[in-house]
Amino acid sequence: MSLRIALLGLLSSSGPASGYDLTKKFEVSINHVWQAGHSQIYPELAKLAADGLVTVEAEGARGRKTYAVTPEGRAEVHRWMMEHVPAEPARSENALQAFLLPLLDAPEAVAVLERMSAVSRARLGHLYELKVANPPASGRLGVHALELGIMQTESFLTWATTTIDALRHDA
Amino acid sequence: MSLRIALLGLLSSSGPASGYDLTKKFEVSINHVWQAGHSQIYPELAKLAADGLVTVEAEGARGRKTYAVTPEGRAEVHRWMMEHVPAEPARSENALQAFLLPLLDAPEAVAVLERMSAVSRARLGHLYELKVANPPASGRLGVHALELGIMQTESFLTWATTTIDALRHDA
DNA sequence: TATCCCATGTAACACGTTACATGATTAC
DNA sequence: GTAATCATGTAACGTGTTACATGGGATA
Repeated sequence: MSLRIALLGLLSSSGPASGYDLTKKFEVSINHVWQAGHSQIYPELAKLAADGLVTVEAEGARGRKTYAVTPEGRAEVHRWMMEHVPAEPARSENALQAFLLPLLDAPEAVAVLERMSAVSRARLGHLYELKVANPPASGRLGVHALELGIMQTESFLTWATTTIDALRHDA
Repeated sequence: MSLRIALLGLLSSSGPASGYDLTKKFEVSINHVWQAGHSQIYPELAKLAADGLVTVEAEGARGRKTYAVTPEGRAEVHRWMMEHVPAEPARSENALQAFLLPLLDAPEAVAVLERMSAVSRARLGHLYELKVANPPASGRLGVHALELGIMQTESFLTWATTTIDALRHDA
């Protein structure tokens, strides 16, 4: 369900695009929010076309198909945004490792937390790059999600640091 | 993969339990970190037994089977904790709505953000209850994950509030 | 004896990942 | 001509969700 919304959303904001284009756009923008590879995107576009939410606007060289959102497609995104209450993720490997941390002894737990911190700092760096590349012009899809991602990653880092300190004091 | 680890982790910490017990434990403790229903848990326990990571310690009334972790099972959790680098979630309906927020006009966006806030406040309340019920005794599985969940939810709320304010000023 | 909780399972379907497979066009 | 990139798809497999199905034991 959400993949269709993501595709319709991108098409709504950026205008017509091919499956190939959308795959690339996923990689560079929406990726930190919703991942999908071409093997998921192509069949989903076909279904969206069958359901009348997008149309094949043009067929170009190399079998390239350019898709455009229909009014029904726009309505579908709008409805989802206004009515759908997001299911909270509640399935995070990071959180699972956090949960099971007490199974380790203190030095091991610290090592795990430090690895997590390193990964998070890298992620944070990546998000800052995105922010610099896509300056926060309002109206641009993704600005708010980027801020959210940065805040969440920072708060994860704070948690990791705090927990490392606590474990060091215990030991 | 992660479901096995979650099951092995619970069995490691709490001692032998049945599929039914584990299903209940998921609901009240690990649930905010990794969800699973009985229809996933029963087959997974069978596989774990087939792989020698747990054993059927006893068979009681009503076909009840009590599972216990084997040393191999403990080793498996330990290895996963030390070696497995968690894949970041990168698939969150909340974040997707955040991403697509610019498709809405300001009052609509504020309404969406307020709904998100309400859900988050409820979640936060639930997590606080868990914290009170399970006082932070070190060594107890889940203490750290609970702190993490609370911090993440709080930072989500901060983001929502900040974004609402920004949208109100724009409008 | 009826209802609730214990207790376990299977089946159908949706979603996601990885790998396989193919071919056209462009740039060197 | 050959390598990189454009461009699209399918298949196999693993994981997750919902619904279906069954029955024993305790309690009112």
